[in-house]
Order: sequence, then C-alpha cells, then structure tokens
Amino acid sequence: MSQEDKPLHFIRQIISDDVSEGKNEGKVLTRFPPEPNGYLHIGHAKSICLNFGVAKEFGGVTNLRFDDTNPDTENVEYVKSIQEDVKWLGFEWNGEPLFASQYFDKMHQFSIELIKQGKAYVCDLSMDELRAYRGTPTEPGRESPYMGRSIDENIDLFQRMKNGEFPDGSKTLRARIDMASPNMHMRDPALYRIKHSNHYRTGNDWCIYPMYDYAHCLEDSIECITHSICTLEFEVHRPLYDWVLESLDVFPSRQYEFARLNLGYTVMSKRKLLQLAEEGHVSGWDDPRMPTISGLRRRGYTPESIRNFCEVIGVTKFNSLTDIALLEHCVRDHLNKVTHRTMAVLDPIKVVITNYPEGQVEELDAVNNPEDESAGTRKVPFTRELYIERSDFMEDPPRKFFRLGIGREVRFRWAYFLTCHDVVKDAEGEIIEIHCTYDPLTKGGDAPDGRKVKGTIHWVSAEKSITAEVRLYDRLFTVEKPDAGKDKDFKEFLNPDSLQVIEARIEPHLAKVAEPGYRCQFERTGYFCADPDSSPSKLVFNRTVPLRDSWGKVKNK
RNA sequence: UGCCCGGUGGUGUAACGGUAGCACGACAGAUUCUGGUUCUGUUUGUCGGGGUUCGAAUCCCUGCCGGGCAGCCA
Repeated sequence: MSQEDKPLHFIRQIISDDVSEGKNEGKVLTRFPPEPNGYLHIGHAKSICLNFGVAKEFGGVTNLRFDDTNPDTENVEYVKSIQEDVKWLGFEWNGEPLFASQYFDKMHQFSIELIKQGKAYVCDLSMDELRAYRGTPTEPGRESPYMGRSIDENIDLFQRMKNGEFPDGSKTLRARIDMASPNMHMRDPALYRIKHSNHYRTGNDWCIYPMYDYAHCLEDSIECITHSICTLEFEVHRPLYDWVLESLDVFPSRQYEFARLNLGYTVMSKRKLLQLAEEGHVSGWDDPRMPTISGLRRRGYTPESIRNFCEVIGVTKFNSLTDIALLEHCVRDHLNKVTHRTMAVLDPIKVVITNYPEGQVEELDAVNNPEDESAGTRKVPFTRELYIERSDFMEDPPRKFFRLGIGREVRFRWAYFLTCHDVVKDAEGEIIEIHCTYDPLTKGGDAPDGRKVKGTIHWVSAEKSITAEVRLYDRLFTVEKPDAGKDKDFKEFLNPDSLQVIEARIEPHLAKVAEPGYRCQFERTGYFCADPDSSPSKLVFNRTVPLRDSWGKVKNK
C-alpha cells in the first residue's frame, strides 16, 4: 500500500495537524511501552505498526520502553522475546531499549515535589478500607482520614516508606485530587505502593514501586514523547495523566486512545495466553496455534503479511471483532507471491502405471513459482509407482469431480496424462492401489493432439519421495468469541482438533532446502513452513494456512 | 442507576455539510498445467425520532444499543 493510499485515520489526522501547526517544533516521538510480563501477540503488532509506522511517516522515531513497574510479574525472558518480536516485525527503535525503572529516582523526586505542593499524602488505609472509602461509579467516595497530614509528616512518612520501615500494603502515597469526582481514577489514586520485591533490573534498591497512572505519564514526559498512543481502556485515565504532568509542570506529552484488536476464534489477553501455555493446552507461547508473534512466526506467517494486516484493519475508537479470514487473506496474498511450489502428498494412495517401464526414472522439469519467473525450475523424479492424494480419486465420481476415476484421464502435474483403468482393493474393500496407463506423447503435461483434460493433480514418486511429519492446524477455539461468556470459562471452547499430525510424502529436494523457517506452497493444499523441530533426518512442516478451496465448498453442499 | 467513549453492508473501514466508496467474505462467470492466482460482475449499509440547512453518515437535541470505569495490575 503506497503512502497516498493509506487512510487518514484519526491518529494520523491528529499528528498531521500537530505537525502542520508546528507543535513540538514539528517533531514526532512515539513509544511502544510493553510490560515485560508476557509474549507479544497480534494485538501488540497493531500497536507496534501504529506507533512505529506513524512516527516514521512524519519523520519521527519510536522508543522501545519496558514498563517494568511491577516486579512481581515481570522478567528478562519477556524482555528478550519482546525485542526479538519487534525486530522480526521489521521495526527499529530509537537508540537503546529503555526501562521505566531507569526513572525510579526521578519519579521519587517528583513525588516529593507533589507532597510539598500539598498534592500528595501518605495514607494508612488498608486495601479493604480504601475500597470502602472509594465509593462506586454511581456514589462519591469519602476523604481519607489521613488526608490532613502535614507536609512535613508526609515527607517523613514517605521517606520511611522508601527506607523499608513498613510492611507491604500498610501504606500508600496518594494524590490529593477529589474523592467526589465522577471519574473513579481521580478519587485520590495511589501513586506508590510498598512492595518488598526483587526487581529484575533494580534488585533490592526499592521497596516502593510507582503505579501505572503515575509512572506512565512521567516516563512519556521524561522522554519527551509527543504522542502517547494507547488502547481505549485508558481513556478514563487521561485526566489523571494530564493532572500529573500539569502539577509537575513538565513536558506535556499527550495521550490518545484507539480500539484494541479483537480477532475471531482466539483470545488476546496475556493472562489467558499465559494460562494456555502454562496449563499445557498448547506447547508454549510460540505454539503455532497461538496468536502470539512468536506463534505466528513459527506457523509460517511473514512480517510483511502481519504489517499489511495491521494496515488494512484500520485504526478507530470502535470496539470491533475482526474476521480471521482477513488475516488469512493477508498471509496467502504474500506467500503466493514469494514461496516456491512443491508437491507433497498428505494422504497418500499408490498409483501404478502399468505401461511404464519398471526401474525407469525420469527427471521432469517443474516450475517453482508461476507468479515469479525468476524463481526458476527444479527436477522432479517420475517413476512407475507414485503416490497421489486419496481425495483425488473416486470410484464413482459425480459430474463436477474433475479428478481421477475409472476411465478418466487427468494430468499429473509437470508429467503426463494418465488414465485410470482399474483399482486393487484389500479384504475390507478399501482401495489400496490405482492402476493407470500413461500417454508417452503428453510428456511435460500437454497433448500434441490438443486434447484437453479437466483436472491436474499433484503426485510424488513412491520410490524417490521422502517422508515428513506435517502438522495441520485448525482454529484454537470452536466459537468466534471464546471469552464472551461471563459464566463460561474460555477453555471450555478449546477445539480438540486444533492439531492433527500426519506423515506425508514429499519431493526429495526438500531435504536439501527446508531449513527451519523455510516456507513453501504444497501445491493444491496450502502454505507450509519448516518447524524449528525439523532436521535433515526428520523433516517437520507446519501448515500456515490452507489454499482457498472452491471444490471443498461445492463438495460440502 | 453516575461519568467517559462509541454506533456506516455479513465483517473491517472511507467519505472532514455536496454522487455512500474500498477491502475481506459470499455468490455468478471468464482465464488457468494448482478447483490456487488473476480478471469481470452481483449481493447487502449510514441505529431510531426530531431539528438546523438549498443540501446531513457528517452539525444540534433526544431515545435506543454496545463498550469502559469501583487493583496497592498494566
């Protein structure tokens, strides 16, 4: 999609206006601020593409900043994976990765300033008491009995909180705003809580940690972020964001909110993804069925296709549910252009060519990618005994079936026209062999007499093909909104058939080229990607996405 | 029931007071050595009611519907 084609969604509009008005000297600085408490998913990709994309469009850059203000849930494994995923998606952040924890000293200084202004106080209310004092969305809260403490007393108490004199949960530092505000977040929100926890970066330097609402705006301001883009649920936090920055008279970063991505037949919360990984419903965060970046990567998705998806879904403030078909379209669209074709038989049945010489092997030329002539050709061995898909043969086919049947002639891709004459069955009546004859004059796939066939099917040599494990994935859940039910756990909707492992027969040349991460199209079936589990001695492929199948639709009618 | 934010075909979006368009999906056809790709066509929409205006998806009022807010999570 070219620059001009990109819709001017409301975030682009705001930034474009700011730049043309000369706000911040026309500079644009955004940030991507993940909390390192889980792996990134496709919803984060939307945010990444937005933040990095829009900054770049207007000549700006983007900071990668880890919002590590809660040491209980965060760790370096996540920090590492997040950096990998952002890079893999094709984005480059400004300078070194940044960490909220780098600013703990500054944030602490700022809070002393707030206390001195009379805008913050130490509160001894317990969590339960605070809940009672806070009121509800429809009823105002009540002022804390500790609100009237003197500035000196607050400074002393806050110092002692920092020094570790008090146990977890015994005190908080709170902003003094308005307990009667209709906005719950303005009812004297907690700024700092006591947490005697070891932080993966600051160790035991701190036993008080800043809350999101206090920390995030300051992180933005300290870095002079011009446009702080976040999701809709933070909309009601914006008055507090502005309150902190205005009270401290620091760089006025501005927060803008857009609707997070919801995708059908999956879940998008880190908590739920963690649950799936930890409880073994999937093999881990990078299981190819997961909507994580690492899962999609392992599944065979390309960064280009994910970026394109993030562009076409748009950016609005409307809560929507995006059709998974759109994501699949994006990956097919890209893979169609770039992947080599190869023949792989997923559910093999043997074909014997009764008039083909025993022991003869022909190396036939096959086109690698009809969409890209520069992809060249390869040799495929053709022999007397072949495998084809079981579904490509029917003993008593309906009229619309264009594949092999008794008395029917079809083209074997890049090879010959073959006509079926007979089948061999086992004791149960199951077909175990299909007997055909070939027409030597049709070598290469065309008949010199101009004869046409309705169907072309793929095949591999029984003798020369190799085996590979193929993992066929289906949607992880059986319903479009697995987490919609209030009384039903989302795991009740897990699809028991989301993974099917089969043994396929594939073209021998794949043994040489299919390094883990190698993507290709198995003709007529789908796009596949060699898994990290794959090795030269045991090839393993993941099905990224099946090809569109208009025959499947006809058949199922 | 308080406050905040939303509502355009089946889905996702565009239209910035002036012809409701695009993409995905679905359906039909053409092309094709992949029932893939490509191409063509069809289908379906401004939440309701008032107003302002020559003219409203757009501005105003009102109703309805959906989402968010009561962590010492982010």
